[in-house]
Amino acid sequence: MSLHNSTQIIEPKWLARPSMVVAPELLGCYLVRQFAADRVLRGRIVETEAYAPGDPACHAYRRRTQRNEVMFGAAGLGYVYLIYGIYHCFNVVTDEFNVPSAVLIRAVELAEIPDWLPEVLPTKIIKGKPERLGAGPGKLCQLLGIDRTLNGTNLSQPPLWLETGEPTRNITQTTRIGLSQGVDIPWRWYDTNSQAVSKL
DNA sequence: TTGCTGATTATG
DNA sequence: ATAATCAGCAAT
Repeated sequence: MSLHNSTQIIEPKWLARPSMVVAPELLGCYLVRQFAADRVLRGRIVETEAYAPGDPACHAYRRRTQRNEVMFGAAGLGYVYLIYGIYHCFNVVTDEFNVPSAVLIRAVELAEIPDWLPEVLPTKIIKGKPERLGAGPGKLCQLLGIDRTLNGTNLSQPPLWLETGEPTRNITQTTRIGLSQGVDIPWRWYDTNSQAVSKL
């Protein structure tokens, strides 16, 4: 356990605000994954994107479907989907019930790299610079063992939850990545000083 | 039922 | 630049 560890679990109520308000505030907070009783991985959130109603890039823009169902749920749920048939993306559901809204977590930096990491992850995933292990929405899901079995789970309890952290000093706001619709909406935020942020 | 596309990533 | 790989979605 860390000595200077005054973090608190983030309550759903704090997340029950518009995604473009929550997204920048989530920078510096922790996404925490528990693999076993004494095996917890803590990722500091360094890059986020907001998706909201009326936003053409939002999965729920057209209509409610089986995939986007949890985006309509209460704030504080996890929305996990498969992308390109290969990777998973992890979102925090935000705003009021029935308002399809979420924050995509695009990058985390591990607070600490435990020696048991190779025991819970394929070696394929542990290669490269340590600070870039969670650099990218697909990579962070691999790192934290997030897949669709965690879709719709409550993010204020194990095995996956959010904790408060130190506020991020330097934040850059710009446009989102990998989209064909809503490309001009500046709903991406990242820690200007982080080594794990997606390239422009 | 078919065909295309996508909130990605590693590799050539 | 491109393959890997599959679910959602629209059109057939």
